[in-house]
Amino acid sequence: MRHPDPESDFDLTDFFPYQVRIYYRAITDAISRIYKSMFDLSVSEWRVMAVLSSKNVLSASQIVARSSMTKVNVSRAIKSLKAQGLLKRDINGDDKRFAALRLTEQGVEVFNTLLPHILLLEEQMFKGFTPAERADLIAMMARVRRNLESPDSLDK
Amino acid sequence: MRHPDPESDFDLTDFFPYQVRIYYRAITDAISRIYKSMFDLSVSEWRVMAVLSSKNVLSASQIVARSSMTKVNVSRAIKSLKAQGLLKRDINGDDKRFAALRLTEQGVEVFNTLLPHILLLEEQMFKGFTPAERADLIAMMARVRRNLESPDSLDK
DNA sequence: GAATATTAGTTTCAATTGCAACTATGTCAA
DNA sequence: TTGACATAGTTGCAATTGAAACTAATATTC
Repeated sequence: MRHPDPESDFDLTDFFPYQVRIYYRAITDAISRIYKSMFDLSVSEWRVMAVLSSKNVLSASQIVARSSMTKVNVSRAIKSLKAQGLLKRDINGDDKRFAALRLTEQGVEVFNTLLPHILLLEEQMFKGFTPAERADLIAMMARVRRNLESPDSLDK
Repeated sequence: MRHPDPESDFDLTDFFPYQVRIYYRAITDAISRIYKSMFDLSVSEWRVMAVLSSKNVLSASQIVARSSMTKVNVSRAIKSLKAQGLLKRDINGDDKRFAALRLTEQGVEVFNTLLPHILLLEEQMFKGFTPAERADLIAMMARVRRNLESPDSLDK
């Protein structure tokens, strides 16, 4: 007794946001397997390290702005990394509300150990892609995001 | 004092898996806003309903297989939907281990109320895309996934 | 047929995550 | 100068999530 409503022919696996979900999960699972297995780092911890790796000193807010994470998660990651000796926190002399955060030598070493593996995996994700195709994929993802962020698009 | 290691020029925001993350988050947040605000449904609940909408009766395992969720999350969503009167559970006569799950009339009504809104949003994500571009995006996401799922790609 | 293994699905336990509340510091207006 | 308000970041509480353990039913082996 199949429901006669044509909209009930909806198929979740053809539904774009669902497809994006499994795409994202596949990528995230592959990447996180690396830093989890090598150094038992969480996603948040990896991200904080990644942000700090290319900057000398940042405040927590600056990490928040650069990492697509909430201040809560950043704060927790900082706490954990500090406990692991991978990150150092000083007080900003100009304004005591701001932390001055940087990777320790050990933190830099961990990051530089992980990075080749992670960059290799990133390349393997694009096996069989031309540079143009790769750029197209990235550009199109950005376009979808812009459509979602522009108020016009959410008229109903 | 910038670290001299060229790999420390790593920029998280150019890192593909990170870009996928924010893309995924943007899409998921937009979609879940609909079913959350209209019917206070969780992602898992929506997915179970979506799977059941196009099938008459399924077991929990079949929902698991079609929804990219674990049996735990499916079980919890089923329990919750049942409590909300949106889903009915019977025992499968052939094998008592299997549930026979279906949407109630109310559940079908909720789904059919949500669906137009959700499909409209899906279309709006693709504003400005030609059909060919849309198909390309989906195909390329699938290719990345296949690269990750194929053992050859994960050589190191 | 009985013992054991496997399967379907639920529940428990622990970890993670997000919202709200909180503390410390700084800014601004009166 | 003082009090109200804002900001940076932390912590508490509750909800969510995932691994493991569990129960009930069925399949397999001897």
